[in-house]
Amino acid sequence: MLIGEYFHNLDTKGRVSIPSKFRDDLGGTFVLSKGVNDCLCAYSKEEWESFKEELLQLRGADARMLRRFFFSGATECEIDTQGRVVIPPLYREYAGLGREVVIVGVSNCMEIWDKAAWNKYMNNPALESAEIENAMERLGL
Amino acid sequence: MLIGEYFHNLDTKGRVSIPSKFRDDLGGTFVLSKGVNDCLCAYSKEEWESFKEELLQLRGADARMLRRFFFSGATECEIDTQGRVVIPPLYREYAGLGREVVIVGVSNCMEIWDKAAWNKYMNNPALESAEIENAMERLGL
DNA sequence: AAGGCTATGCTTATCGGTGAATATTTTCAT
DNA sequence: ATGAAAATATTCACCGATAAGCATAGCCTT
Repeated sequence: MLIGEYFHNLDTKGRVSIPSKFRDDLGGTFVLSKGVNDCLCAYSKEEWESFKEELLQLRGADARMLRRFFFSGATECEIDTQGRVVIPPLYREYAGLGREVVIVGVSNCMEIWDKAAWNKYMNNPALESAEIENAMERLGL
Repeated sequence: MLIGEYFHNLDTKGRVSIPSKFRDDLGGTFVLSKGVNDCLCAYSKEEWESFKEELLQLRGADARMLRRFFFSGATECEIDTQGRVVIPPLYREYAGLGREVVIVGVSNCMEIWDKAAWNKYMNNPALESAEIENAMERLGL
């Protein structure tokens, strides 16, 4: 299961180490796609297939838009022998990645954020501790 | 059932022994997450799985944020052959753990507190027995 | 063909995680 | 109370993950 928050650095060639705990779940090659909220989203091949199926079952104008967004915005990546992947320039740019990035596990996918963008996102008032406690109560934790 | 209060020490590598009475309930691997009052909160796999299912079924704009919050804020831990777990640096820092920690059972989860923080919390006026009595009355206990 | 660019791989240093060994304390049964 | 066994604390040595810099090979351009 992909969970946790890891702070890594891009090297000068735009490569980043994948947290070792994520490598088994992602597999040697995975699908990198543009995510919602200016982040990148990496799916194992299996997870990508099921995401794809969901997308293909949708109907209507919105569905066409989403398919264009996600299918055109995805690429296959390979983890090298040292556990790194190259983040293609287009994707670095899309997510505004600087040198410092945050890699987070969100259960079925792994997201890559620029560190500053992630911190900003997580400071959202909807994540105040009162709200969190409400959510936990609703969800039975 | 997880109940009781135990005083343990982190070793120099940031590991702590899990009270032997908790090991059966937690299982060999459990999920450690950031708790609400500067403490860490450990759930058995079963507890966490059911929480995860609830979380994945949420829909709407906040759902994505809550998933990111809860999944990124948790990590899987494994109890070693000597009954210890590593508390990752990020988590030690979050809960302000020094060498002396307190491990408390709260029925469905196990919490880890810095000893000083725990003592301070337990000296809270809201925990005077008169206040406890009032709270119980309000809740019809 | 020469120079430079890019992608990829290799090397080293550092740090944190892991496992073993041993010491100390606590618990429990006798 | 006493001894045995279990639990916890402490230390050391080793292994693996990550960061950073350098080296090499292939390719493009001129």
